[in-house]
Amino acid sequence: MKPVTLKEIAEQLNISVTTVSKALKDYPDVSKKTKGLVKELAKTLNYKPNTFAVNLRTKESKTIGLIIPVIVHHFFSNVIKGIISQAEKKGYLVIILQSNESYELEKKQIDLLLSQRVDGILISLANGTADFSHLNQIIDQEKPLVMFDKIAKIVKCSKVIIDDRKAAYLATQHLIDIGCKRIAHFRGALLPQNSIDRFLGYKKALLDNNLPYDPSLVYICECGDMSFEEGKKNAKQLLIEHNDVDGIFINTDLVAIGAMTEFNNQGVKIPEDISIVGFSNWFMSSVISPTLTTIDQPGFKMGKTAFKQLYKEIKAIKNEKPKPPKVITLDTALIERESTRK
Amino acid sequence: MKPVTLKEIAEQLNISVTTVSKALKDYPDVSKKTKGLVKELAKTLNYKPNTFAVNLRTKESKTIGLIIPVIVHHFFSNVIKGIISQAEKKGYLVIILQSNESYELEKKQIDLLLSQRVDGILISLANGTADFSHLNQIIDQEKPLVMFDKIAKIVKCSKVIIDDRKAAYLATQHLIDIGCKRIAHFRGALLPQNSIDRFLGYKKALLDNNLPYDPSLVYICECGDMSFEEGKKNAKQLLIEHNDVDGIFINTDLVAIGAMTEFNNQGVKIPEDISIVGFSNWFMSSVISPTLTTIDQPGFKMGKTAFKQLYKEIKAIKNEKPKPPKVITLDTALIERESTRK
DNA sequence: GATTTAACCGAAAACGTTTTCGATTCTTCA
DNA sequence: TGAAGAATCGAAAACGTTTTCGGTTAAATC
Repeated sequence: MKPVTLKEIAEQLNISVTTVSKALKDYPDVSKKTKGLVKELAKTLNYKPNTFAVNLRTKESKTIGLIIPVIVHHFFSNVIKGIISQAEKKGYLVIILQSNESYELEKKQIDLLLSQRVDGILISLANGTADFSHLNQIIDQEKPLVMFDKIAKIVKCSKVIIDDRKAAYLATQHLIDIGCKRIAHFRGALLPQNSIDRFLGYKKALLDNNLPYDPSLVYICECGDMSFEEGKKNAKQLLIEHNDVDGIFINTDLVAIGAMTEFNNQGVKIPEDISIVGFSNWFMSSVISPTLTTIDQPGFKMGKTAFKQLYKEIKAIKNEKPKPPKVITLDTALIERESTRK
Repeated sequence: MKPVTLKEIAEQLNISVTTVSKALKDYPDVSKKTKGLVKELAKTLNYKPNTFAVNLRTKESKTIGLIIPVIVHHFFSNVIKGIISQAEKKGYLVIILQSNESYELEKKQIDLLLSQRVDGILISLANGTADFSHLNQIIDQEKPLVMFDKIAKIVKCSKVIIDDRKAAYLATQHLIDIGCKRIAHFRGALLPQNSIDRFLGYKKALLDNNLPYDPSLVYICECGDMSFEEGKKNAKQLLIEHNDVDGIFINTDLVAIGAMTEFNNQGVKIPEDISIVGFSNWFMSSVISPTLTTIDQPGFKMGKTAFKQLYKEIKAIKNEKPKPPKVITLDTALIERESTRK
């Protein structure tokens, strides 16, 4: 059961491989008649071009790489869905790798993708990534690179993000608007830009409203696989250390849900005793009790947009007209639910 | 910035391409000295073998294809995670496609993967798949194929599943054990084997316990993107048509959660008025209120196992010792939670 | 010193495709 | 009728690697 090649079609029709190739690709210098014959035979023999050979010849694989910190994650799996849906439209395949929030793995995986010679790379950084030489390596090879969500400002490539700072400001302002006076923040890991920005948005909202910023009210969580547990842990800690807190802005919904679970267990009423705003709008947030106020983060759209940008850059480089990096900011919105409904 | 090739290394060292290639792959007929020189230069030049050429020569791509009905789905994203974690260990990359529960798309995607010449294919069938010629096409080409979760019994390939019938029996028996007398079932779509098996398990449990089987108590949902809504809709319908039902076994957690939401809205108490058992053990089920009794379905393990099996078959075919198909059944367990705690 | 053996290296073919460029045939028109 | 032009085709090189097999040199053996 050897796969059919151009050669076999050529031999059966007593013409050259060249002509067969050209006929199948509708070159103008092949007669209608031969084109017909070739295409017919190709169909009956179920000819499929050998991608390996095509890739070698054309130097492109119509494949892109995607590195993502975690897969089992409402936001990220929506991003994946957005990416592959868009990629499919353009005839691209997507190789997915999970960095597990590890810088070392991320580095290895980029090496892997580069040696695999994908046409471009999409990445959302691991929490642990502080050094960016592995990313610059991609750019040095003139391979398109687009970062999304968890980005590094310093790297010179296109980015698709939301305005985390503004969104966090909005979330915090909402807590203030409903009357919270002492607002805590469960922030993400220290390095990622988005958790920094969300923290800054929180802080700025406090100060703009003449509320004191108290660093001891800021709790850190890594937001890895253990997000839920971290939320519980931080909530427990908060109740011990600061029983006067009446609102919390939490870096991500899963952590918020962990915290809510702990509060429920301890009989702390939401939103009466403590109001909570999460981040990301996980589906779960709309079905738990009380439902969780949160910031909508458009994962599917972000994936789509990121691929579109990558695609443009792939085309641009192919035509030897590389484009300057572009930063695309998507809209977000506050979703008000029961956890802040006093 | 052309990528480095064997030829360039060869020229710089004044040796042949052959020797360079062999040196890098530690052939015994290359002297230690030249091996040293070659490897060193390869490293300083940052040589990466051109995968396109290697693939063409070796006829394998170290890449597998994965077709899955939906990505944004707790169970399936766990499967994906399992697959790529295991694939990475063996040096394989995974191309992921989403069939969107569409037979047509599934067919196209298989064509795509075959023409991409992946080394093997993993698939969980779409709800709409009733014809299997596209799957047999894979087998005819002697490409390893492993199905998981949503399988077709008739196709002669390896499968990784759980014992859906037994698990459903267990779930239903549990409802009976806690005293339910009139138990409804929200089943999945008509075609997929697993929803058939779960239905059969439900039915058998009823009959074994001398409870009448009433077809009007079986509601269908497609379990696609709208699972949650379908759960709500079916719950609403059930309340209208059968207000004597005191237990429901529901095909999947997301549908169950939709139903619970509807019951909550209508003031129907769970588990007092109606006890509910779901299926799959989505994370969500442990944080909603009341927490949902369900069947644990080991997605991560299923992914790992499916890849392992595929890998074995890839190796076997390579050594021209193809193995007969194997059906692997993974364990499940009933997770008792509040939705059945009377 | 001659012969065998081992150690080391390289030429060349092959994988299947794409594309350039030259060759051939067929039209067309003066 | 002859030449120019159009239409059609194919030879060959190229992409970068792997592997077979034969060749050369050096070491070992008698």
